Amino acid sequence: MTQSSETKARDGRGKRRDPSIDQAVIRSTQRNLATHGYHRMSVDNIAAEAGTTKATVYKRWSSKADLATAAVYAMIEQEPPPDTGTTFGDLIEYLNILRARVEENYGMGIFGALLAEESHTPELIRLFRERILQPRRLLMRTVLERAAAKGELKEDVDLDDAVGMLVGSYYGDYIGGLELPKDWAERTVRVLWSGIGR
Amino acid sequence: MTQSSETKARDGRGKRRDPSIDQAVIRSTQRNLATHGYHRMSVDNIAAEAGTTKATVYKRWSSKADLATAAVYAMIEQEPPPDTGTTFGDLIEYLNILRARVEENYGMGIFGALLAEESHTPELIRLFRERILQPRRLLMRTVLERAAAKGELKEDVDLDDAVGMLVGSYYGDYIGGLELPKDWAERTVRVLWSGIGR
Amino acid sequence: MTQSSETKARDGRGKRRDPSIDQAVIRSTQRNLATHGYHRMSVDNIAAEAGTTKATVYKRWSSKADLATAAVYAMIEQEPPPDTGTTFGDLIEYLNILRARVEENYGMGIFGALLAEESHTPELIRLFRERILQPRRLLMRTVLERAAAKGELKEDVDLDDAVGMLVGSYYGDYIGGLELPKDWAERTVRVLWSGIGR
Amino acid sequence: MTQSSETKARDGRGKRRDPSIDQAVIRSTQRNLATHGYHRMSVDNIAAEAGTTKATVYKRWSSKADLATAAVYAMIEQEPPPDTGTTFGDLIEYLNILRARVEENYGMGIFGALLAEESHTPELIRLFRERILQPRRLLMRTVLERAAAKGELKEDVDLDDAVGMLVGSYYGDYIGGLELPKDWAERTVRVLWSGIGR
DNA sequence: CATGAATGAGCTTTCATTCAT
DNA sequence: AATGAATGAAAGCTCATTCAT
Repeated sequence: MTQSSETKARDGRGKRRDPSIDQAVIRSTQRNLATHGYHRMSVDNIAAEAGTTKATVYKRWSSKADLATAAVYAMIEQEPPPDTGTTFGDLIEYLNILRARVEENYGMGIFGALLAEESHTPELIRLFRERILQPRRLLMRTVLERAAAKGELKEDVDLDDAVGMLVGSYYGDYIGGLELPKDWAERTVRVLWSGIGR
Repeated sequence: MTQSSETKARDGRGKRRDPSIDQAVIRSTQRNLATHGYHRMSVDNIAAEAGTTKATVYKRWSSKADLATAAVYAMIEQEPPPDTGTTFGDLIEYLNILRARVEENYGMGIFGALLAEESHTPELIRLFRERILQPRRLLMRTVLERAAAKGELKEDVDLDDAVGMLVGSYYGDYIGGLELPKDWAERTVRVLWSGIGR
Repeated sequence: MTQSSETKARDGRGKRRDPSIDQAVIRSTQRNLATHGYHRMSVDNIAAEAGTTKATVYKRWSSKADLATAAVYAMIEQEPPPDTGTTFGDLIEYLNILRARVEENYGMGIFGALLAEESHTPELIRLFRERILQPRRLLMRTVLERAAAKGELKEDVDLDDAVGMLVGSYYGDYIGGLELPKDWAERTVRVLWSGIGR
Repeated sequence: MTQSSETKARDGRGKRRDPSIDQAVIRSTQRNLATHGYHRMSVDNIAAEAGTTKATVYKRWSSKADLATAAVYAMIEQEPPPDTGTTFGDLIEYLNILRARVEENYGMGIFGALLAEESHTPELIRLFRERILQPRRLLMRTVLERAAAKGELKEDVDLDDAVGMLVGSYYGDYIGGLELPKDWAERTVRVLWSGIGR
């Protein structure tokens, strides 16, 4: 798929490919994807922003779609599971991490871009789910599994349901355009933990 | 902003504009917005799909952005609060309605389109939140308020937090690309109601 | 295939399409095809030469290939069979006409362009043969058929073989880059008529 | 014009250039010229096909035009005159050879390419005529001269006229897109030999 | 009012050619 | 000498928007 320097064999002959260009281009692509969307982002702009030219970009990635794919592919999130000592604390910690990750990555602009592009380039959103969203869920699930193993959870709770409510709570609020308070994570975990019914 | 038929069609002088064209164009715009995204949707296609021409569209809406805005504006969701007899039932019912509304409106494609367009035309997503997302939350909140009045809820529960978890649960699962089971709404409500902690 | 004004239905509504543009574009295309070849000819240049813009050209012909096809299609040659009174004279007359036609149509540049493009857009040369080359052969054959009917020809002569030698003689000399003398047609016919063997 | 190995490889100092590359590049160029035309053939493709790189090609030929020129230059046809015992037989034999040469060299694609390129790089077609077409005519003329010396031909026949009809017959049929029968050469020679008039 | 034509700007992609190793 | 990278200049095509009928 991608043919960037990572996959291109080099044996010392010829001019070296400047690896900083790869990075700069990928970053610029991510930013453009998030802030302008796939269609509005132009290879020309990306190249200029990365200090190179269109043709050079095309030398490394075969098409605009390939470039975007590489940009999404490079987004992988690898986070160690939080370990604060208590399940409650871990859940809060990770919700805050999730929130920080989203905010430092141009909000959900990229997701919007990919969603809007789904009918035309479905590969993009598939990759995004695989590289970003699934790992996030998995991490949260890991925390809950540890809690279950320690007997802290109710017997019949489906962990994935619970994960869905925690991360979904964030995405839902984001989509709704809500401003989250400082203690949002804590309040959210508390609600889920104790339930709302009397 | 918009100068569509709503503002113009009121005065009775001169040849009336065909209101069916207005409707057809708006609908086509909504569909194109959802399935192709803002940038990929072309005024030409929309006009053709609505059985008219570009210039006619421009006579009614001053620009592509104006047209899109009108399309989003026309999306308002007005649903009576569910009334199944029990709070539990009402919550499930409304989650299922929410799910149905999303599914029958081209998934969340339109949201993606607007999100991707946020930096360029922020008005669009603002409107969408106001006309679609806020009413959904409000409805869910109404149900919870009734329950609180009947004393069915814990004292210290913040209703908006709870609303966020219920609707967010759906959006989060959608974003994650999950296939939801038939009894998804029921399970979700049950988890929130009782909590997960022992 | 072509969607130029010839095939587009008009019912009086809307702005009239300027028909002179069609003509100017087609002519410019023929000239560019002949002098620069298919690949080197650019829609931009053609449009400019015809006093219009690329987009207008694309409104009338859906692609560069479609435009080239239309240009070739418009080349049809319709010539009445010559009638000088004698078969000998008719043959000479038509060879001279053939020569004139080629010379006034940018030599064989167009044929070269189409031949070079054969692997990529075979339709073009097919059309050229059908609209230009076959009619030429047919006309020459008509002359020979009249001669045969009058009993002027040897019994066993295959008329198509003879046609091939006459028109081929011109094409072959052209390809070879020869400068043809004034009396070329006469000499050619004479050789074919009497043969070379003693 | 060309600075290919023919002019450079003679001095014995320094590291020798690999002559097999020269050959491979020239051959690939000929093939690309014939099948894709001058403009569509890319130096990159040619280099790749020859197992080397663009820059290496540019080291040997100063430009694309220079390369193409060298490729045409290398095309010379050197055929001994046929010798079947009879003039009739020799003519037939050589027509069949001509036909075979054309067919085994990608038809007349290369001629089309050069013709299409005439206005831009006239040198190419000039060379082609000199190296390929003239030798073919000359060979045919040689056969006819022998016949004339043996007194087999009519007194007043211009040999070049006759040559033009024989080779032109082939080119003309090719251009016209005709499928030639097995005995085409024989029939053609017979017509020319005896003439068509009674 | 409604229609169809015209256009200017922009975008993706390709390629001959030059550089640096 | 040979390789691979970098680049500037097109070219095909699309589209929002404006005109003319």
